[in-house]
Amino acid sequence: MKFEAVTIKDIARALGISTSTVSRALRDSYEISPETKQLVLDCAEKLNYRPNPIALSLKERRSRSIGVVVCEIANNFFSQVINGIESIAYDKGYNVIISQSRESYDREVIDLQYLASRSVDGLLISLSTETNDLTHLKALHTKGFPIVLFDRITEEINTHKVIVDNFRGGYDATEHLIRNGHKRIAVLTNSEFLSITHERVAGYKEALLANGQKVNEDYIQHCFYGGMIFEEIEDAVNKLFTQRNKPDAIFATGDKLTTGCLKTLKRRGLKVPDDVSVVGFSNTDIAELIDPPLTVVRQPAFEMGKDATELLLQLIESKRPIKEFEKRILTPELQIRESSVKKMVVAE
Amino acid sequence: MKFEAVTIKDIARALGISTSTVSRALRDSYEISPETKQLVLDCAEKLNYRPNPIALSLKERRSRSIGVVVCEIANNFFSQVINGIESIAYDKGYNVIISQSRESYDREVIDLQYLASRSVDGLLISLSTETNDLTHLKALHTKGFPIVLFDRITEEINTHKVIVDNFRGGYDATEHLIRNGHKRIAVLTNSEFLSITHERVAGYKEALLANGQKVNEDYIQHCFYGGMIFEEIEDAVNKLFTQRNKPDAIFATGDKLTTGCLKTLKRRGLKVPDDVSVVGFSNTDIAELIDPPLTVVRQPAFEMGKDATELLLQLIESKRPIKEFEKRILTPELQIRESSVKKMVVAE
DNA sequence: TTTATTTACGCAAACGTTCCCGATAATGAT
DNA sequence: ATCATTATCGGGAACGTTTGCGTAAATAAA
Repeated sequence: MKFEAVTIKDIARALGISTSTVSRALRDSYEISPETKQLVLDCAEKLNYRPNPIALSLKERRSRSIGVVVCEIANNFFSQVINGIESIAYDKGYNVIISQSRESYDREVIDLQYLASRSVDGLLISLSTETNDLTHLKALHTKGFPIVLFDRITEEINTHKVIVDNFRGGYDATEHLIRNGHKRIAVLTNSEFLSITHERVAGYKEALLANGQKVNEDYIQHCFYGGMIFEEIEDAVNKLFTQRNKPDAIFATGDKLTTGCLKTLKRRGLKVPDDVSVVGFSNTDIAELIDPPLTVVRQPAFEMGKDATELLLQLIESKRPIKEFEKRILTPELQIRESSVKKMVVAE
Repeated sequence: MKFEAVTIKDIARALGISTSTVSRALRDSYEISPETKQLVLDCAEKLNYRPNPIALSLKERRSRSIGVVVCEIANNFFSQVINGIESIAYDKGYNVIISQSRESYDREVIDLQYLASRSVDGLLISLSTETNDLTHLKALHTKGFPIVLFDRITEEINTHKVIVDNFRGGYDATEHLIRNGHKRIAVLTNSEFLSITHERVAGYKEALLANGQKVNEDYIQHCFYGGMIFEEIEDAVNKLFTQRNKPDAIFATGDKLTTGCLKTLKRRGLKVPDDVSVVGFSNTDIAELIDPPLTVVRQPAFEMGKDATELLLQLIESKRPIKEFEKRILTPELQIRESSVKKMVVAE
């Protein structure tokens, strides 16, 4: 099934004039007489003419579209980021093409290549949890391809970046747990390749040390697949609770990690917060509906998407190469609910 | 910032041969000698040649991309549908462009026009809750533009459709509530424009009648904006509970409606299921974590995305116009948890 | 009236590809 | 040695659009 579109030629033929005249008339060029313009406009309207963006892209060597690579969209944080991205892109007439890496390095490479070959004008990317080697990104970047990193970034690439103050998020979450009397705080986190892992865990460690607690490496559990595989989280949580000194609190540094952790605890029959407290990095909008209402570090996801897109479009539309890059650091918010506050402590 | 790509011309120039030879060599044409082919292939590899899909699109008058319009992606059901869509599209080399109507008719019209003008080869759409007038879709459809409707469909357009057995979903949910002793079951649903509203409410009504209960129109609350505005849900729920005969159960027919309903009940201090039971249409993956664990009608969302995409690609790639259309009806699953089962009833 | 300027339009190239149609040279058949 | 056939390649049009350049007619300036 093909579906024939009206072209500028059809208008030209119908009016017995040249295509260049039609083109200029449609673009409201000063070289075209008002009468001809009106004629063309009327005819275009009548034939329901729509400019062919593909032809335009070919001509202008730009597609007016940007690519987005995230691990998955079925994730509150990322879908909110995407909303932010779209809000800006939409206004500026850019199209957004979303790709999911599913936390796989291989898929990320393929996605990137696909997007670049689809002639997107720029790229917004949050790295997959598997990603360690960055040659695929560097290759594009050194060619002058506009890229903005967000959320899971890397310092190996010198470009605009938008992140949240992950250190602070980790610090605040941990300090909050400490203040509520927890002495054995574990952390459930992503692969060690990820910037967010380092930063959040660093905040966690610093909060421990600043409050006179020791860092126990056995309390730090990494999930290589970042929670894409439930069993991985389950194993990690189980490992925490088969130790001699079981944790009295868990700080989960990601959306999937948090929900996966809660599920595992529930299945093990552990009560939150009585047996173990939980604080999670999460942008779920039903934190208050969870049993118990979940204390979360919430990220300004929409804002992050907006900022990243603004920076990217700035990169794309700049005439001369940009050499000075910006790193925007947004502030996360600790939303305290019951999952991190033991009943007795509440009554202090 | 522009970024210069290697073209077929560059290869031709480097090798001192014509572009047609290069093109044919790359396509492994029989007319090209093995030596030349190897030369071209090596050169393409060396220069890191990537075919320009835009040029190809212009030539072949197809973009190898499909458009998807949903109300929003930050919704478990739709993000799962999209995963299904991508799984098929990816395999077949199609690109997926996602647009969000945000339940707005105006945005849906704009999105549609945008996608069509972006030269997508076909369209997958689930109608917005505001959509009543279908001229925008019909216009495209009568032009021969391949469209597949899913989830929120309309009978006004004769094409492939993929839905869930919404009647059955509504029936099963309601019957389950009745079996658990509920006598005053209310339903919180979307706008009356939506097919899913009719079907689910019809199932609800039928279950009532089949079990000797009367349909009370005061128990049927429509949310015009489908839950995009929390206050709307809040109002609807409040309206239910300011009646003389307060409901003892609520059946919410959508994801947002369900969570919004739960939030409102919680804020009103109503206990689920003791004060009121709840069953929701939802694809959330944390139904078990909600307080209380939520009974849901779960839809095979991934499957729906896959099926719809298969049908669309079939439409797109068919040589001759298709006149016989299919309507696939998938089966929803009632997952029973505690939110719909009163404690006493449990002990039966 | 002649020349210079403006107005209003058309021609054709270009963007990167594919592919139809030749064209040349080498091979085979006679 | 002549003709038909094959193998291998190039020229150029086409997809839909924009745009630099050219040019005819109309107007203004001399």
